[in-house]
Amino acid sequence: MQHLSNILEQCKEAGLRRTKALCSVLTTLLENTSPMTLAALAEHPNLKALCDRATVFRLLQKLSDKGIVRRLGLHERAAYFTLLIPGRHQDFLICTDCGDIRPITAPCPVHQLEKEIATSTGYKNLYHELAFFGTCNDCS
Amino acid sequence: MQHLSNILEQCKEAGLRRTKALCSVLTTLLENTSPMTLAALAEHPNLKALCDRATVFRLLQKLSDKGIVRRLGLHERAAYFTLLIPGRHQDFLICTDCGDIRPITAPCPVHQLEKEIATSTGYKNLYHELAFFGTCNDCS
DNA sequence: ATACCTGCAAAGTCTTTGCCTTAGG
DNA sequence: CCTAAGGCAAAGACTTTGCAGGTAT
Repeated sequence: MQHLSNILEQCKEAGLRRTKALCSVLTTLLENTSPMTLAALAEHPNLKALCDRATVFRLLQKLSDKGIVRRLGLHERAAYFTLLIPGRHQDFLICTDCGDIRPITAPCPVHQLEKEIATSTGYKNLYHELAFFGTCNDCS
Repeated sequence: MQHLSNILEQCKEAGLRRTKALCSVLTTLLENTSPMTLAALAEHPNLKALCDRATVFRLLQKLSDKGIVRRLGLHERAAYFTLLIPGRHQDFLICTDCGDIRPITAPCPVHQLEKEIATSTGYKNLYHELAFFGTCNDCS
């Protein structure tokens, strides 16, 4: 968990208090390389007995506002959340049948385009969300 | 409306009956180059008085199953729908403040990667969803 | 004629908020 | 102390479904 203290530091700078719930949310997100839903987080053994789902929700909201986690759409009804860590994969391969989500290890080819869009459109704080969908081997 | 008859033909082959609601849903999607939510479709003048939201919902469901429209996540709570027309843009630039969605005209740089993923993972029927997020000029 | 389509209304799923209590700094 | 955080419960937002009656083929 080399990163936890760094992230807690970020949180502190962002004005968040160091509560048990915050620490547990962060460690749980850190343990899971795939993004998690609010429900998955709230029901995780780390958090289940520790705090209410509303608390997790409000934490995720603040963490998103501060740029510490990112909220993803990923084509499902529920939102997914993942830590914004430099070097962590941001693109995903998703099975349209079983819903399995796995990060993609290949280098992402859209950063160049992202820069071009930033300059040509004037949009600020650009980032992207890229997901591939298909039927995985188990499902086909 | 050069495409409408083609799409209706596709629908016929897929076993859908040619109802007023179906025709209006298709023409409305054809008129809008940006994806639309279920709510936006159901409340569009073309459809508002013509049929119920549940009907639009069920049509979109069938059309998605048949591969005639695609359901998109796009980071919002509501799902977005767009016609699957060869040559139509599939990537988007979205303002995180006002929610404006615009198709991107630049050639998409991920098709090559998509093929590589298909061969290296064995996933079938691969497609992707790519969206850029940022703050548009009006909002910044 | 018959299988599919529709409207209406109700139920489901996931998110969001209000209010009052608890606790971090 | 003072203000942010948390628990509980209720309200919202959007989607999905059951059923009875209508309609395309």
